[in-house]
Amino acid sequence: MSSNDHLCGCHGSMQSCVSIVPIFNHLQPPQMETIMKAVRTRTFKKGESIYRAGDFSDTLYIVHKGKIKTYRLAESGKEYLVSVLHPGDFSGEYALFSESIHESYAETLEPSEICTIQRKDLQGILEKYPEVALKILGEFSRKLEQSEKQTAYFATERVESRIALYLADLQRQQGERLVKLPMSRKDLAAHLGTTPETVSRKLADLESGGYIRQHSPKKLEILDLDGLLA
Amino acid sequence: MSSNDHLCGCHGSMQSCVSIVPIFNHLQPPQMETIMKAVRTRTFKKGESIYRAGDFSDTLYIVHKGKIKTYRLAESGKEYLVSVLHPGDFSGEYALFSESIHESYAETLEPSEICTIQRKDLQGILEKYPEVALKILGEFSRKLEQSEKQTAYFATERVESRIALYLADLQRQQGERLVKLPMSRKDLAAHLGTTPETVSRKLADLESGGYIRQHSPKKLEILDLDGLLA
DNA sequence: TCTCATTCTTGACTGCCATCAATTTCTTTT
DNA sequence: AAAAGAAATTGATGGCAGTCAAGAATGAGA
Repeated sequence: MSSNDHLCGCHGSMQSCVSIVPIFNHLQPPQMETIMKAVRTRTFKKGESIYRAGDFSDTLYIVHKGKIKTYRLAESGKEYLVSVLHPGDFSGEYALFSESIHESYAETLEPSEICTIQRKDLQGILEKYPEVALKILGEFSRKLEQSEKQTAYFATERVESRIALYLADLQRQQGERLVKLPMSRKDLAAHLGTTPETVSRKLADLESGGYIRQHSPKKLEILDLDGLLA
Repeated sequence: MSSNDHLCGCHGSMQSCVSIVPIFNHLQPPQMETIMKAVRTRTFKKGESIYRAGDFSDTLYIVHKGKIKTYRLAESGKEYLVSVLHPGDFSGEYALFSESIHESYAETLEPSEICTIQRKDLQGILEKYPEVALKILGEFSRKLEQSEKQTAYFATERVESRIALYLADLQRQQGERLVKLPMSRKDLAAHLGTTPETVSRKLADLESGGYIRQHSPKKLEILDLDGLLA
């Protein structure tokens, strides 16, 4: 644990995480102030671990700067990459209301700043500001829908379709023909339930089919979105 | 829609759904009374549709009696069975806080009674009783964890392991060596992302390996739980 | 800019599981 | 209880994708 803990004294020039998170950013400034008091900021180097499976879980983690990935490990050692979190995204949610042991791992993909709120502080916040609970409910239901859809893809689509659907989703998020993959082939494979080799091959197939163009391993151009999803 | 709508006047001999649902059953009787006023009960025959993908979604469905399945259909027509809901379980949650169009289907597996609450009524309840929101948050985080775990199984485990894990889970839920499968081979296959044929074969393999015993298609005996999960 | 480690791609082969088809077993109906 | 229909099993075959291995491309760091 070489990370750097300190109270967040960033009420001045520095922008607090609180104001960029969907679950808090609708609040009035004075309310935000209250929440900021419960927030601590930690900085991490690239590739550092934030939490691991088996760790006691009583903290909500909000990404302020950087990029973190959460993943699970099967007994076989095979990895499933759950998500890549960008600034404003949060994790650690489950344990806040029920279980208290992490089943997944979280580590930074880049140097990052993470804001944390302790469970007991969050519970106080929820009691004081019930509208935050409603925001979190909305966020949870979105994640649940997303997770269910992802599972459905695994159950019903073959690898090439899962890749195509992933690319289409990325395109939708980023809004440009030229999309930037936020992770390596290995991580992408771990997210889509396949192998780096197969990802390579299927991307090559999509390219020779005229659906995409690979400018570099992480820069892809979507040429035919409809064809991709057909 | 041949189902039978009526207001739930069941304050007497008949037990209301409200008192059996985890998200409400912690409330005091007078508060429950308030909620019951917003509840309607509908009865369905076996195999009847409750909602379909594309339907407008503004209702929470709580199973009172019977058994219902929720599923998604891929464009190919391939089905992913999301869940089988038993009395006390609920569905339709997503739309209550964000989206408003169903992406999945729900239909009864047996003659069933379903209690419904309209979105606007539920929102009133959440404002009046914030502790209900916290209950739902807990329920959501449990479902989210479960869904994530399920996805991880798809990504990292082969079919035989997924079946074994499913059986182990069933065993844990039912608490007896003799477990009752709540669905057909076809539905089980649709839940585990495989085919009825493969389910048959793998169950036969598990049986000849001495891990389980098949008394009838839906009655299985777990002989070696640890071996199953190894 | 050059170098080196890492990541990515391509090839050959294998195996798991889907598909199609034919019985057999179970369940439901009359 | 018998018969019809539905569900489950078993067999044969093929294809998708995983594994192992070698070579090419990328990009991070000096």
